[in-house]
Amino acid sequence: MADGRASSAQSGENLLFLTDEQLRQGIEAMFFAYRGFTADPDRILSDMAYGRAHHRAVHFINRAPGTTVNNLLNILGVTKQSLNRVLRTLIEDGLVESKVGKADKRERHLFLTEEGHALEQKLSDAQRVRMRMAYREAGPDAVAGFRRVLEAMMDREMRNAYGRLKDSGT
Amino acid sequence: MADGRASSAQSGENLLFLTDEQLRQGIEAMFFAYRGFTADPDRILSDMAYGRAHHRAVHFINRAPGTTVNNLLNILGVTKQSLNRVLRTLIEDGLVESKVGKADKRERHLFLTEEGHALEQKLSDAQRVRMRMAYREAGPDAVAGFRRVLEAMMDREMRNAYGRLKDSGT
DNA sequence: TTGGAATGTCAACAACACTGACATATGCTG
DNA sequence: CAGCATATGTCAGTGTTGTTGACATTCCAA
Repeated sequence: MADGRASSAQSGENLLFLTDEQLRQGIEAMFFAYRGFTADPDRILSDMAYGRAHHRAVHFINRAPGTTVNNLLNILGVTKQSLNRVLRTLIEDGLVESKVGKADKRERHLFLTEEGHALEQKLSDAQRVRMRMAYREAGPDAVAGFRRVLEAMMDREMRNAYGRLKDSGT
Repeated sequence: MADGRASSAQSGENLLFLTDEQLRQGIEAMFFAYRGFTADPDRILSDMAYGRAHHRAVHFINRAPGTTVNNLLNILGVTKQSLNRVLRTLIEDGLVESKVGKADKRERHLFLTEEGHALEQKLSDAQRVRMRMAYREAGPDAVAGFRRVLEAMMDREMRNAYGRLKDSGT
């Protein structure tokens, strides 16, 4: 199983495809690529009092304005205490606004302020530059495959969340 | 630039391909997929005194037995203090062996013990299960594209490290 | 022999996650 | 209205992983 042969019975067409070696290369590619993926925003954030967690919060609030805390919690997959620490600083610093819900006053709806939008732009611009280069270098067919594999790699709930966001974006 | 149109001048063929919206979907796919990617090993590790950093160390020592601390440092992209804390516990617990170099006695060459191999197997088995399912679901062409985009997303040094590991694996 | 490289270690600190407990306000249901 | 559930916020404690900075040891090479 660890000697380079296929690690499970495969039909002939797959014997040369799903070897442990091929899978391990994919695993390592994910590891190295994710480092690159986060490197640029991380560099920007390290000059401020913010970190990757702030980036994620700002990204998804921008993506789904008016989202509730609970919804954000589900998307980010962290505890409310962890998210709250991040949201508190963002609200204190005037990047995020929290509005009491109209229908249900227990809920808080989150919005980016102008300043919050500015940060989001700065971070996502940096991340898009790399993404655009990678997409252009690899070509449209590769991008389609890239997306298909990533989707298949997600947990079910994350795939659902991803689908909802994808559909909401025009 | 944030209104959904392509964010940089593109030739016609790319106007429908590299919109900010498409790029953002790719960014979110990476985020959600990476969560799935690490979920299974993380679950296993949380039952021990180990974390993701231990997994990474064990993975690359297994991949390149006899690697030096410095080499591992470059691959993992962390400080020696951070790596050392992880290596120390792995050595203390008898999962990793550190051998003084023959040619250069300053160097330490790292190897997995039997117990270390057992943990590596357990972790990478879990990770491969998900990878294999994703690969199978997406198909060979998608996988090729997946790998091409990921490679294009890496920093140069990481792409080099990745290439060396890839070539070393038969 | 001296300088520098490789390694290891100590201390302090920060970011980010977790659990557990508790408070507050609100909504819903009987 | 009473009681329970939900949504949010907060406090305290803890763990993992990363960082800087400082310093010691060992050893190679000029």
